[in-house]
Amino acid sequence: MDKNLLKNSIFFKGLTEEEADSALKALKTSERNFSKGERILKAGDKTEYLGLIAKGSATIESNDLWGNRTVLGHVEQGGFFAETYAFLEDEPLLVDVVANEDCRVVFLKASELRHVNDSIDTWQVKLLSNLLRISTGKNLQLSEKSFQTSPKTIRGKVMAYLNSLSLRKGTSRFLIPFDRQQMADYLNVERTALSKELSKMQRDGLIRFRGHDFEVLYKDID
Amino acid sequence: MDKNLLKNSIFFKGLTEEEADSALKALKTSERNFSKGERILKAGDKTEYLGLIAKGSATIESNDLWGNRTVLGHVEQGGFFAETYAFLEDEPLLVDVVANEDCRVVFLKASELRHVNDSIDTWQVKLLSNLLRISTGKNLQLSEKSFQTSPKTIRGKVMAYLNSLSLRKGTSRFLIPFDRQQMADYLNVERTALSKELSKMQRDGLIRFRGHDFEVLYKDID
DNA sequence: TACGGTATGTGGTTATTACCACATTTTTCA
DNA sequence: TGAAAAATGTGGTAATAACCACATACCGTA
Repeated sequence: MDKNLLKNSIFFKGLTEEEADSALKALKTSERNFSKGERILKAGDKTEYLGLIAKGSATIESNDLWGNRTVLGHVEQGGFFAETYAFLEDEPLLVDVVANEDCRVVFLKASELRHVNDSIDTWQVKLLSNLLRISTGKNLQLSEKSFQTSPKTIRGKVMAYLNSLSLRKGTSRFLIPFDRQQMADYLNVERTALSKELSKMQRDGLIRFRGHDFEVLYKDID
Repeated sequence: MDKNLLKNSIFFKGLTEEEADSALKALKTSERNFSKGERILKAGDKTEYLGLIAKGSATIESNDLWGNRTVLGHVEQGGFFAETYAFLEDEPLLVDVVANEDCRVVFLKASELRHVNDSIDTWQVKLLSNLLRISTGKNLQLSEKSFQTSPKTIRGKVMAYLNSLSLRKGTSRFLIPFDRQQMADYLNVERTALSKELSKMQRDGLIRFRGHDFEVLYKDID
């Protein structure tokens, strides 16, 4: 296993070599590969493990009994998932985690951090702090998603989504991590309706796109 | 100020008396009253303070330039808010926090917990752990909101919302924390359309309601 | 209890979206 | 490279929600 990847991750940030080694030992890390489309974690399960996407990417989604899918988010290489469930006791997953492409995933037994006792090590404190940073970061992402899905028209949602991405990437042209179906399921709209609206927005000169490649065309202000 | 309220809160859970006293001193707590409708925190601001609703309740919302409001959530007595922004550095608030009724709010300088150094106290570790519990809890709430707003019809959203509340409260009859406008802004629908759909659902025998008092009428399965 | 203000509900119309069937384009891989 | 499969786009129609105007109910308080 690639220990350096782990040691350079945001979860291990600030740990000394010695601390990192102690942590690695205690967290009983394991590794597994998943192929595209495979389910990494499934809703209803409980987990004590924090996941790290060592290679590839994954989507966080929920699939109800009637086949409706909701995409909650997307985890890229170097990103973590299931931190909420790994830390909280007895919380069954509300979501599936699905490999968006072939993936290598590292699992870390973060349940070790659930309880603090009197003789806590410095590496535990640092991991706790880093985990809090990961969790609050996810919070911002979920809030953002809320704002992107709150407009009442498809056009409004698309603009909120693309503006937000453009802002984060610092450029008006960028690749989105979703295909059309995933994008629709993320924005809570129907795929073909989304396709139609995207075409219309392109005709109206608001955006340009081809596949995952999008460009926001900012209008001059009068 | 009511120190006991604080000491009994989930943020101080597990601290000894001595630890709690040290913590209280370091966190520079302050207190302020807000009257109904008043804005406790405003989007764009930065804050180092974690908020505790000592009395009353508040809504977390966002108001855009065109007067569209999105309600992200609701904080009851004993609940915390702004933990994300207090812990993360330089993150401007994406939301407003608004008093839903007359409120007493305690502010805690949680930015003290941002950085871990070598000589960290046990109370700091415990607060960190508790803050992580608060943050992951918020995460679950935000995920839940996503599921409640993802259905494509108003009826679907209302059912998802009420079922979720019913499950959490463990009873089919309960009070919702929102008025109609807030409920509409939470579910991302238009108020009068929501009113119409609620009436229709009542006629269809799915629910009963009056004001904030709702009852879900579970149908027999054939 | 009467008043004004606020909250909630209803009717009607238009705009938007979901849904279905299918065309077209792109990707995969034998 | 060519065939099959997957992804994306388009047209048409019915369902649904937004929007506006206004009626009714509810609430605090003078």
